[in-house]
Amino acid sequence: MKTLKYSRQRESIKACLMARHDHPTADALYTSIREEYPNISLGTVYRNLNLLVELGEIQKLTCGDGADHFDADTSPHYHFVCKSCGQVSDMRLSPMEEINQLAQEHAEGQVDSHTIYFYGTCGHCLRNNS
Amino acid sequence: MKTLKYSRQRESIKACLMARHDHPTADALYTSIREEYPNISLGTVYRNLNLLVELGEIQKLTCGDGADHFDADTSPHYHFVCKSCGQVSDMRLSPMEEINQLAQEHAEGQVDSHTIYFYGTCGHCLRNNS
DNA sequence: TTCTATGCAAAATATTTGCACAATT
DNA sequence: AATTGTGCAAATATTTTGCATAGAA
Repeated sequence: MKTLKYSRQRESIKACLMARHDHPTADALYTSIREEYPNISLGTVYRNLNLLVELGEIQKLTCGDGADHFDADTSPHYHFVCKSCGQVSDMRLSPMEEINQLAQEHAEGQVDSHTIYFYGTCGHCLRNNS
Repeated sequence: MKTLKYSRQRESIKACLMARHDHPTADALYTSIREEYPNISLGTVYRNLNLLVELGEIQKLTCGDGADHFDADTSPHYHFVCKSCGQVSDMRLSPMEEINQLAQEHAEGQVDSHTIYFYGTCGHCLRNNS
């Protein structure tokens, strides 16, 4: 059986993710963490992010821009993705648990969960661009 | 200005995608198409899939399993992803256009669209696995 | 001491792209 | 003839992994 041992790198990764309200990619987080731990490797960041996801302590977001993003908030909520700047942000929209049941009625299998991504242009880009 | 020229490879890619009910990855589609065009290259498949997405003739699905999937059905609909076998299938669930408005009320930017992925275990895996 | 975690580099995946040549208009 | 598309291979981008060593229990 495999036990979990403490590592300050893992603590730092989780602390850093909790402190940010954007939803950084592994590489963006790696850049942040190097300020405190200049020798940390990208592999370690990936390994710990995956571990934290498995432990249910953080969440992985796949919003379609190529790289996965990470979110320290594991409570059910939805995300907004700006098609102009790529920024990923939280939506203040109450979780619609009932749509799992709705989906279940039309499904042959077992529906456990769902994700929703909203796409559009963020306030900042609306003002500055086009 | 760039004009679009006919190519039988592109026709074959679109025809092949329309004929399938699963939602293949670029590589899976490449394997299918090689039966008819053994010399087609994976790069050509990617180039044409991206082109067809830009033209709005097909849709790209990013369901979180690493590779993008493609869907010839561009009408608004949702997808189910089996966490056991990875199969991606269409949901028979009427599109909830109203949730864009709902999201808009809580957003600082402009909300244009949304995607929903349901996750769980498909009927086939429920019967065979664990 | 006994595992687990790390750093590093190489490998594995997925996707894009430069270029010479082929196909379309 | 002019321009776009293709095949091939190399390049990118993202993520994973093998291995020797460092760190935790």
